[in-house]
Amino acid sequence: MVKYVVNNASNLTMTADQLSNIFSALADPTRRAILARLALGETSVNELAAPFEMSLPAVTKHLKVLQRAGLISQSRQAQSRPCKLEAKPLQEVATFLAQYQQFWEQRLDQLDSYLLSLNLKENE
Amino acid sequence: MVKYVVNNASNLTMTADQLSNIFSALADPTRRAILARLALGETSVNELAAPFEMSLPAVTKHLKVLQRAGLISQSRQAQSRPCKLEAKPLQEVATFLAQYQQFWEQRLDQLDSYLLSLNLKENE
DNA sequence: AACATATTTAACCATATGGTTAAATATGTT
DNA sequence: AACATATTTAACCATATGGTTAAATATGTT
Repeated sequence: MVKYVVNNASNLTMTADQLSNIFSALADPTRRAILARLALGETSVNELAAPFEMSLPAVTKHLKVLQRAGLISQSRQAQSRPCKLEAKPLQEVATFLAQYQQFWEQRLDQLDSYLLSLNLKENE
Repeated sequence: MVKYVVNNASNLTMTADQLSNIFSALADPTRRAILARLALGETSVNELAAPFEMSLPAVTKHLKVLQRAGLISQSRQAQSRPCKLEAKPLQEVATFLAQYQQFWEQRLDQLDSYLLSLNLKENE
């Protein structure tokens, strides 16, 4: 009987694998909105927080989650800590998706040929 | 001051938006392993559970999460409830990623031209 | 009907997550 | 030095998540 080793972290405070961190980070709408803002360009925590009806510490926590996933980085500019979107984790998601791309493209193809067959019948 | 409405669910038991459900479902390595197995074809809960060192009810719960995200569907075949991978949510992830694809492709391009410039210098 | 097989549900538990307010820290300005 | 601005940390809280074991349910076989 084969057992998959699903997570190789050996210590008890299990550090989730990177892909899990990335997907967890993306699983929150506030964080996705923050990323969408950052796609427009680097900006401060205050400006990132402004649109949301939550406290600044809550936003800081979201940024920590995004940082743990490698999705953003922060620098220093006077008192401000501007945040920047980082591309690499998104590429990892793309790589993950690629495993399945064939699968769902195939299914689309099946749909295509089904629609095509309907079409052919119509024109008979 | 603009406030984003990040989640439009009005009742207190907030039903997270679909994209959040999908990313949450993908954020667990056991569930990603289950999806990987299902990419090979439909199979029973027992067979899905076999490789993991956890109880069957734990696997059932993971399947529930995958189902809530629309990533799998279950049918009935005698006592068995075979699971099948569903493509649509993965397409939604792809759509989400597409928003950023330009961003990270651009960054790769920048790396490319940097490497190219190094190359040119080398050949001077 | 009784038993077997496949799966789910219920009740429970420990830890993670996403929020809060109050206080602390880092940097810049007067 | 004192104050202002930007952000983070600490302590706390309610709910979600991912696991457990025991019992229930659905279907098939004898």
